[in-house]
Amino acid sequence: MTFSKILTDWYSVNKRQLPWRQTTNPYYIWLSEIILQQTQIKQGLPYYQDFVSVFPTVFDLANANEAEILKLWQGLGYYSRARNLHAAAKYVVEDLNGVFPTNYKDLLKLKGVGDYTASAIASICYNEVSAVVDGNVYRLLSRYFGIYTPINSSKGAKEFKVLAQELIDKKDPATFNQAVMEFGAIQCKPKSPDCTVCPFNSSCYAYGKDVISELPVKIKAAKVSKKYFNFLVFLTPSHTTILEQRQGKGIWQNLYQFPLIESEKALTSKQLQQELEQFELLEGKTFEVSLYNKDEIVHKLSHQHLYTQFWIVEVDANLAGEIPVSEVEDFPVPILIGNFIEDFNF
DNA sequence: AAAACGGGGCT
DNA sequence: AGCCCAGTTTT
Repeated sequence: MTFSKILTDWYSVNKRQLPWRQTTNPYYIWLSEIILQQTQIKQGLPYYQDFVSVFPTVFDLANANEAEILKLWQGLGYYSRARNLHAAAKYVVEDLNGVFPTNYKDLLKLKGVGDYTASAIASICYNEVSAVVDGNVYRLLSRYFGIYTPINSSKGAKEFKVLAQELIDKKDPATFNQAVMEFGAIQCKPKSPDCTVCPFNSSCYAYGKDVISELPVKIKAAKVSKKYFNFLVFLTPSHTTILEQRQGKGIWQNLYQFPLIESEKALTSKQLQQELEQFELLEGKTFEVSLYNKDEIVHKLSHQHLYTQFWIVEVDANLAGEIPVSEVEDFPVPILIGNFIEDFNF
């Protein structure tokens, strides 16, 4: 049996029932693929359902406000995906008359659609023979063929793409692509796969040499940095507070947060007090500060750890740009802020 | 080529 | 603590 045949036979028996497997409508496939980038199905599924429900067509998505889309995306992370989703929807509606590109090359022109996603959409929706290479594919192929090229190197990306393109079922690329990913997710798992029941075990390099845990090879990521975040939760007599939109380049772009003071290390009440003396917003006003969380909240991102303190700042007057506390929950915020809002319950 | 970009889950 | 996830974009 061919590699492809073994895989698709396994798939026909073991595949999960998922909503995006009931359609070949490119809007839904695209939506699911963007949501599932660097995201496990369990985490992405409820977001997919929400998006389909709130934005049933690409026109609905294109006509939405970015804040509305970010709010629905809240908690999923990698927020550039949501911003690019909106930009791509507008492009499809305004430049393509609402019709999605129908091939790999043109799909690549959509913001947020790279090699993997273009191949996924092109194969699933249009039966184009374009192999997907995601984390699952890297794992299966590196183990089965014994390939030690780092998967997160440009050499590795090319090598695995070529190999996958050789293996793909030219008659049914859609099924092959979904099968190889499902196989990686369920059978050829990262940790402790049960190779005794694997249909490839008689010819798998890694199983034969007992090097499953060594593959795939990955170049180590740089160490995570530490940052100290002090969020200022203002409260006025008229039950208002301040939220500001994050600008610029870094994390959480275009999301909202309480005014932030970043520091080299954890601030004491006295130090924060001093910082607030120079705060424009508070000029000539009386205020009182208290620390909300005694222990620092450590918010862990893939490349930095945020040591966070929330400071309650009670002010005796109104503030420029204030919003009613009842409206706080309407804004898209990082989950770190969202968890505080839920806990604090204004 | 390397770094940046989230948050959840598992070991 | 370290690794992984239906990756892409920016530097």
